[in-house]
Amino acid sequence: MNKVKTDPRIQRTRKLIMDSFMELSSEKEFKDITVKDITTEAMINRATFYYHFEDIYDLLEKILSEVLLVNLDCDYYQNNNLNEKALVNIFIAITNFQKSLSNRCHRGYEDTIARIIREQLEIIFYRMLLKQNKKEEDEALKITAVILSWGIYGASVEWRRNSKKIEPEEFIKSAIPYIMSGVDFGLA
Amino acid sequence: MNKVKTDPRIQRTRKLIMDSFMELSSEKEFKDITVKDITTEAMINRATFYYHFEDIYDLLEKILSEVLLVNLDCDYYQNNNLNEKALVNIFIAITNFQKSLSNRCHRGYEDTIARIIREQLEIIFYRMLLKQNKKEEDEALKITAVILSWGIYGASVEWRRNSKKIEPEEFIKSAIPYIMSGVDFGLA
DNA sequence: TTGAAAATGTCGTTTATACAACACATTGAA
DNA sequence: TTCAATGTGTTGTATAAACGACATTTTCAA
Repeated sequence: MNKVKTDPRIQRTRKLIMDSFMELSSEKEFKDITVKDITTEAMINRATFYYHFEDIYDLLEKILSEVLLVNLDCDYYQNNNLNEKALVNIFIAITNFQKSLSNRCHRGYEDTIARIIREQLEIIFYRMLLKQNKKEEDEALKITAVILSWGIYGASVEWRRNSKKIEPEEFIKSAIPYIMSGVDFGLA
Repeated sequence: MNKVKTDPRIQRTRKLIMDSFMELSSEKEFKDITVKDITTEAMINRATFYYHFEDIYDLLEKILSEVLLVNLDCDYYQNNNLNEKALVNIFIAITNFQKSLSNRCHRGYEDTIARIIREQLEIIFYRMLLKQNKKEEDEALKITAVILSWGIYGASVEWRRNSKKIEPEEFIKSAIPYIMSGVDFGLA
């Protein structure tokens, strides 16, 4: 998609930092991880960290976004319509993502993670809506994306709360008819 | 020993290059490995390779030296005398090293490898001899180191030629009395 | 044998990283 | 409280690495 030629040094260093953070995450909680810890693990200078990330929260955000995007298979959604199949896939991706997160220790940062997931969802929904609608309705599309992102994320929270008794696919499918008609309505 | 603070970038890059070379070595022969192959595998610029090594032979030499030195447990020999035990250990290290090499494909470069091993041996023997003798005999010590290095290396070749029927330890021990008296003689 | 493609080795310029030093905030124990 | 230790975020300077270009050399198929 993007013809970006990022400096290999940047790719390498970002990967080093992210991998080190993931490694540390599996050892201790987020609140106990310092920038020094990360840079020591990554064998880079501390100042270099700040060259790439604003602070440790910025790093967390970017890592989560990236991991989530991998789960969401970005390309797929950028080229497809927002239909039942897409919604189901997205929901499954989110629940998978949350399963993989629950292994790592991010206690106390659920809110941050929630916000990041929701923001990513919003972006994806908005893109898909833009593709199949006129640009004049821009504001309406944005709002629709917001509502959908909150809604779908909320559903994943509810699914977790129910101790994951039902499979994600089944869980979301039961609600989709209502969502879809809402979407149709919103887009006139 | 050395209080060297090498720039971490240098350590990283050297390791990247060496690891990439090792990786490629297990895939194809030395003669088919180009500098471009290595730098591509290491994800560094080709010019950077020449910043660290003169050419691909220089890399080979340094890698072999390093691997050999690890096998030889440098520190140990730098702090001990050249006695039967040391000679046996060194011989075992060499045969171990050669076993590990035979897995990788360095066909056609046995001569180079042989020279590198012998040169390393010479350095080690010379250091050990220096430690237990007067400096006035410098030239004599150098020559002794040369003879010992060729001799021990030759023994390892002979050991390989004999299809490795005997254990290295046993093999070298049978000859040590003659070597040691030779050493004693040489050092008056 | 020849000529095109690939590999080698070098150079100058730009950019990313190392490092030390700094002011400031937070923490925790005396 | 106070003070010492630890973490944060920034800055200036030195240096390693990226990159593109170049002249040679090597390779190898036509």
